[in-house]
Amino acid sequence: MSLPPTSRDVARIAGVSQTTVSYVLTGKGSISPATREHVLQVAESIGYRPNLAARSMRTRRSGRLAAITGVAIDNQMRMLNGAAHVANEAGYVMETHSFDGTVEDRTERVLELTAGGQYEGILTFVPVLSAALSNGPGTPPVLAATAFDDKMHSLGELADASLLEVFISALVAAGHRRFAHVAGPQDYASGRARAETYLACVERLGVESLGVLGGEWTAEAGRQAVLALPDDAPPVAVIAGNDILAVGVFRGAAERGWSIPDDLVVTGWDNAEFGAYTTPSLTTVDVDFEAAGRHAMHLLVAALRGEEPPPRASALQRIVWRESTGRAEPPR
Amino acid sequence: MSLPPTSRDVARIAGVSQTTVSYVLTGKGSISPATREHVLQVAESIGYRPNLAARSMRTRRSGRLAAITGVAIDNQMRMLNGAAHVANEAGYVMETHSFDGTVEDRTERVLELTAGGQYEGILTFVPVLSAALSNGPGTPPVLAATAFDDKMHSLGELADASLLEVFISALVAAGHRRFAHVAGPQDYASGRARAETYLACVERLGVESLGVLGGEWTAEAGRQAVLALPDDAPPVAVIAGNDILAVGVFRGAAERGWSIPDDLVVTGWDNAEFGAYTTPSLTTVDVDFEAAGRHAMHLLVAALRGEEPPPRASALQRIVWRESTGRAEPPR
DNA sequence: TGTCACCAGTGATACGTGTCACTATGGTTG
DNA sequence: CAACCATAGTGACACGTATCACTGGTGACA
Repeated sequence: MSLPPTSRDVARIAGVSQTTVSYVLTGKGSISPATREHVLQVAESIGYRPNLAARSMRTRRSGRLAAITGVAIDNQMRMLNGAAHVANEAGYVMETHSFDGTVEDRTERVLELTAGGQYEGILTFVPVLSAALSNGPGTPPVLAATAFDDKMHSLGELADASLLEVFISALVAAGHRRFAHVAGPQDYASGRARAETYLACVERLGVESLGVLGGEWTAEAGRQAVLALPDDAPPVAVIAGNDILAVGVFRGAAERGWSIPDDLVVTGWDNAEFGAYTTPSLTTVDVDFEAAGRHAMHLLVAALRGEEPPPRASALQRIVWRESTGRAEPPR
Repeated sequence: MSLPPTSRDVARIAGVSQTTVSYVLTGKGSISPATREHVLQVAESIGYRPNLAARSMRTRRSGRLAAITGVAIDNQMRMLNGAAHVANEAGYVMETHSFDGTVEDRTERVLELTAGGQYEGILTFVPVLSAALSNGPGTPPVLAATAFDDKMHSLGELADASLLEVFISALVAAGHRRFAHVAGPQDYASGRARAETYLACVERLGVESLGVLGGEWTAEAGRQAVLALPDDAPPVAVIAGNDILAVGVFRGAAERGWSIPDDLVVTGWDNAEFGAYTTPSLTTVDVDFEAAGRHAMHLLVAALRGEEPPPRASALQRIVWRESTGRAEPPR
């Protein structure tokens, strides 16, 4: 097992200097087409690939961006894909680091990443302390792509719960007077925003609320929430924090013999694939996670280039009316 | 904006040589406790962190492993987390690269990764051509955590479709005589293995088969498969390639007025969370993706250390009988 | 013909680290 | 006292690349 070929090997075989090889590969110097072609051919023939560590050391540019994510959340994959796409377009390689543990643990690991000198920018999709965002001398910028606390930097598109008002308004217009919210965890910005919007909205419209139930992003929490409703709850409109909670609501309703949408109407959030195929199909909010990921990475790239940040992407969210809300339609 | 401190800066301030700083940090030379303490304190005070690119260039060891993944597949996040955990335990940092495009594209990018000299090992969860696995001189090992073609290296736990025989046998024992398979894409090892096992099994048991339908991991494909069945198909047992296909089958059945499990019995695969909460709930195969990810990374780490690969993890898969198969139970 | 500009390519150097070979010092042993 | 050894630390160098400063050659133009 020999060592991988270097640019010097290419130079020696091609009969030119290592400098020439470097200029050919970076396309920077002035090199004649004939020489360029020849060098490229030699490089190809011996399977030469630049050593990126050496290149990075020399240029102080790694061409690499880091994306920080946490435990398994399906939607994050889509965001990551969107972000990776933009990064590639901008000439960067994006790598994903999955950090578990407490906020402090994650913050420490992000700091290690910034100081390691391997990344030109870092985008985090999970909460970190603001200490990780205040960049020291010579450290790469760290951008948080999710809102999580008032004290922390945020973008916030994904936590926007304004469409929940549209749900409730449309259902009220369709005659519904009694509501319940099956919420996600309140330490998630999105879960908290939806619960707060729900409470403000039922208050403002003066309709009855059976309270905020749930508290986890699980189907079982949705099921339990329905099982906990009083027997005379129907007809009631159940606003679920996301689609997996909603499918639990479906199950709970079936167990109690309640029909959807006659006894219960149900809304979800996220537009998970299965929601379009349940019976009844699930009214929900389509969230363009990929676009959100793209937008976040656009912000990071703009920051790296010192450009003006692109305008906030609009219409990341869109209501999809389906059978679980009966004939309730959006106001026209 | 000044440059980040180097080991020379630490040495200068501490009044020692750069060599001494290096020995302190790597713990290799013979350094007196007093000097060691002093150097560490200086390094801490000026916020020194080793430049990993330079270290990697010198040692030819990066301490980094790459995991290759594709588009959004929920289960991959779990596998990645399992793999990352094992990598960290073994003293490595695992980074995830998400590669889209054709198999050729992915293969090319994997080759770039191997040749870049930044990774000591690569684990891919998506199909690549065997060209990426045959490592050249000095390139890191590439391990495919999924079987996809006879010509390619494979692990294959996840592609194990033997439990599909249990499904069919149990359903035959319960009186079913007519079957259909709604398959996943055949360039996925798991999709192909399930289709092949299905065909072999109906052949062996001498039961009627309405064929292999589907071809994508989407709910719509499942729905279309049911819509394509002949009117006199029921009673029929539908073996779906995974849970999202199965939920499409549910929908298709509802649209045709077929009842589950009376007219159709349905099985899925993967034990997605929603499957336990649909009505009827979905019989499926629980797959321990996290354990699969751990096992795959164990294999890579063992290969890197030149150790014997660990024994194949057992019981990664387990059938979960639910309502969609009626009273069909496993043979005792 | 002399001068200037430009092209194609080269030599040398620096990036920050780890490690080999070496030195100075002090202590132990015969 | 001489010989030897372990300890603590240093100087020099190499890893592979990009880039600055430079050279020799060629053609254009006055």
